[in-house]
Amino acid sequence: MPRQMIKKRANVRDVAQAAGVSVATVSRVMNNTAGVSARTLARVSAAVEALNFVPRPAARAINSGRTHLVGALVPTLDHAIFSRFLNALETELTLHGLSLVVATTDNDPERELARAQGLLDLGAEGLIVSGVTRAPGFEGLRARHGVPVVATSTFQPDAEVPTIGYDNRAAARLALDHLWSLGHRRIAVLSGPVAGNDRTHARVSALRAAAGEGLILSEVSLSVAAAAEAMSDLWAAHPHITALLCLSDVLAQGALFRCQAMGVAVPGALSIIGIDDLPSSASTTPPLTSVHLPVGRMGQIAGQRLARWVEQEEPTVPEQLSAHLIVRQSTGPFGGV
Amino acid sequence: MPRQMIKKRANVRDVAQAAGVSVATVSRVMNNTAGVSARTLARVSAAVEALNFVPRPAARAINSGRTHLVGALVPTLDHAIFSRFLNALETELTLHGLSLVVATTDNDPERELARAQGLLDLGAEGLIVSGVTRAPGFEGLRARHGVPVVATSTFQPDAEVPTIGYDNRAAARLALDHLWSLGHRRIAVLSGPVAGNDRTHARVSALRAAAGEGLILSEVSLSVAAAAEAMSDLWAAHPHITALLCLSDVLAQGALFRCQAMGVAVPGALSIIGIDDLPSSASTTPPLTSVHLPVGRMGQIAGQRLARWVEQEEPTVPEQLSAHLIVRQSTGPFGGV
DNA sequence: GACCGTTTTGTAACTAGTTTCAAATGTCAA
DNA sequence: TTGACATTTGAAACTAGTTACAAAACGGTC
Repeated sequence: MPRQMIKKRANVRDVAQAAGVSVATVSRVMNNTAGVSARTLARVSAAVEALNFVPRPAARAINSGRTHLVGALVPTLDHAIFSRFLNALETELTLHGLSLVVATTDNDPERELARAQGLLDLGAEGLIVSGVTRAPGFEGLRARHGVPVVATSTFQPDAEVPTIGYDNRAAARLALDHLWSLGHRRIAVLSGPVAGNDRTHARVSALRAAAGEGLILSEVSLSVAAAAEAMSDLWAAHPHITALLCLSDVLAQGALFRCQAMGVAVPGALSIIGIDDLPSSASTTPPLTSVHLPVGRMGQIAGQRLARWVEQEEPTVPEQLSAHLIVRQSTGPFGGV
Repeated sequence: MPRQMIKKRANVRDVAQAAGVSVATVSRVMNNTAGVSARTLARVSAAVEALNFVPRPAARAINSGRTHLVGALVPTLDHAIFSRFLNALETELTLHGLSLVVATTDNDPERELARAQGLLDLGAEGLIVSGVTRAPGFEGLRARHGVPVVATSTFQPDAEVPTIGYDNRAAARLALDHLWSLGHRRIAVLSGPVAGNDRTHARVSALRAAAGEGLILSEVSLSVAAAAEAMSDLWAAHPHITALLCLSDVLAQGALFRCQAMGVAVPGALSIIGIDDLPSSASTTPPLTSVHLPVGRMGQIAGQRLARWVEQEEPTVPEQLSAHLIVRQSTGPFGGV
């Protein structure tokens, strides 16, 4: 059995030998460097073809020191808000010749740390994380590898890493102020899990600070079904509320669906407002009033900035994206129209 | 300025020199190979710490020949069905020590080919694709790199690559048969874009084959808003229809929302059925009847199989996952209850 | 044909790890 | 104290590319 059959894969030296040239010439051809004669080019190309030669990226990376990989650590992929963000991020990174490796953290800082370790061991040249709460040891890991990290979904200029996002406290306040301006005073709040999620925590604490202890706060898992159940419980326990503020559109939709089922008029008997502004929120009946979070733009900017940081080695600065209120028909004045 | 300040990063030889040992010993310590004395281990560890040494993954990959990367080519991340799939896939791959690189194709085979090229240039050890329609040149690229490819979202045992998924024709038939069994005969179909998407095409052609030319078919972009608009047009143009079959739950939700807004009773005046069974479909009012597609399980199995293929080099076989009907309240007998 | 400059090409030294095999060292019993 | 054996360690070869520099080869003039 000839050696070619035993040998797994051809390398530059095999090709060089087959083409009767030096390895340097093969390398030149593979990188289409100028200064290779047409004759040699043809001969090398033929050998490449014949031996089915494909350069190993690892061997290239060892010289260039580049892997062209960046890692994104997100709580989950199974939520419209993160998939929209990642879609924009991936599109932007591709423009800069970078590829996206995703890892999910389930909002667990320890798991995030482990996955970050994995991404760096794999050669990620930069990381994108959600929020600013890290497990102890994260910064040490980051420093050891000397990679840039950009945090998203929040804007905190004083944070250890540059943040690109919106002010979650302000977003929650926008929603609350809207309800207040309509005359609502007995407001319930529906929140996703706060544990391990500083964005949700910021929203809740902003509301606490503004509305005081009278706040009716209900924490449920981040799903339409859980929100629907919570809506039933809430309506039974607090029949006097006139508005519901949901910290995520997923929750707002769940609450709205249940109101439809229970025959609770929205916004006649209950105004509902969400945060996120998912695409589907514009089409529900009634369409949901929501605080728009520019996650697509956030993904784009984060990708752009991280790419520049990785490429030019110039650190980026925090950037605030503004959340804004989108008034639709799920909220109305206190007392009904 | 001492050399350490100029030199970017320490390597094994630097560490070996600092610890007064050979590079082989440093390598042993880094891979915690047995047979290193406690004294040497301590000295090397100290040097690693002092020089802030982190082994370059590329240099390791060059020896092992492994990158531990697999690529997934999906139409978009911005759709609940793909994010659920990828979430499960990522979780499963992590269990096998593999990382997931994602690339989006926008249902464009040429773009898919380009992105596949990028993933392989980057060192992906395997690919996961959606459907079985490839650009010409894909198989050549695959063969040149000699990587395993698994196709998902469809089951076609005769396809060039092993498929792990469900029968899209059968899924569409399940929905149609359900409507038929309820007595519906004047049925409209709402479909997402067919171009470049063989799964949607399979569903449409199954319905065409079963229902003949009388089929009222409307093709819209895959969004809740587009489906809502289409619902209005459809109701105006074909007031005699008694059921609407949507090829995706996203579309079914859009149609349902518009029916609520128009005061069309569901299922009293119009039965609506979807395909996908998104989590939120169980909570709408009324809850949506849908054909459940096991995309989470699909991601898990695809990850498992691809991991085994990459690791043990034993090809995998196609696997059919069954789609099944979930009857909820959005469909009812012809003529109303 | 010698000279000069440009274009090609090759040699060998890099990049940064792992691994093999032989040598050195250590431990214990006779 | 020596031999037998196990445990550690190191030199050098290996993985697979890129690249600096030197050397040919080539083209055109004098």
